[in-house]
Amino acid sequence: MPELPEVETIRQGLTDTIRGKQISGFEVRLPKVFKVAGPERDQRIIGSTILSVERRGKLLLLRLSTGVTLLIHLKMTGQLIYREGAGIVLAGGHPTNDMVTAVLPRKSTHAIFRFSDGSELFFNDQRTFGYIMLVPNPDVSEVPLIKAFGPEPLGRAFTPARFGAMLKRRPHAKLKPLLLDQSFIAGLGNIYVDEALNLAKLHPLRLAGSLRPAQQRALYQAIRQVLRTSLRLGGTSDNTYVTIRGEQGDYHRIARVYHRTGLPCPSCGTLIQRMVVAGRGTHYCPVCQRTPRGTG
DNA sequence: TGCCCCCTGCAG
DNA sequence: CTGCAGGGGGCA
Repeated sequence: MPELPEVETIRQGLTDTIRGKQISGFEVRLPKVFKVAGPERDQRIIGSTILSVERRGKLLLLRLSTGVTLLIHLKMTGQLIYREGAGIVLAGGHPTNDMVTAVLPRKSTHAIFRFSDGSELFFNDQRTFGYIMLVPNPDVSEVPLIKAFGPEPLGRAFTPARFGAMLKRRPHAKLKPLLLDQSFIAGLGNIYVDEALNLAKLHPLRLAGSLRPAQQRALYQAIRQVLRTSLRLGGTSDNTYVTIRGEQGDYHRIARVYHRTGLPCPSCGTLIQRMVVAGRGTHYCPVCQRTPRGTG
């Protein structure tokens, strides 16, 4: 579930709370969620300090002082919840946070980091698709998983010209599956692809090579706009996503098409339709987003 | 490029 | 009860 805006919101929260802290304990309650890449035997987690919390696509990167890096992928239902200390409710604490943190660890808590100051970080995941992976490299750009990622859509290197060139290289790809492909652009998922395509008035099945220059630019702008808007609102909490303090994001309140089947398109009022593309529920306006394939 | 799959929980 | 869910790796 978490896509770029949600993961970035979590990254910022982690930077504010655990950067610089020393890990005094690391507990894995469901072994399969913890993966070790390569022959690294010494895990070098306990006793290390968190140097930085970074993000690449939907992947979180925790650089540790011992030279290793922890990669955390939340997949569909993963959460990271921070708590100052067991049983401690801070004066002025957020009610939602208090409710969420009071019941930790819970059934879906599969790993726990404990810090030397008494604070804790809980990794929860209902569907257990998410993982924490230890990689020995301090430089993660060589990790195959990350090396395969396309550009960051909010990064400086992602320009309209580059996007145009990228589309030109995949002329026969349908827009929806193409934008979901992390090796094309890193960080988009089902929500923001649907939102961006509606904003750009492009059909999900439209072929990438058929876009006129103005439409390429519109799609570029739409991708950046929906991501920035969602980031400003703290992400989408349609389902299990919450911030590290247990707070909801607000983007779903202003979503254009996502999970709005049968409701009016914000541009023209036509009722939003749902279809399945690339095995994913796909929401679109049949009027704004006409012409599946043509040069339209 | 399109399935199948990893899982659990929840809506219908 | 069945079907469906926002990710994405592996397979033909």
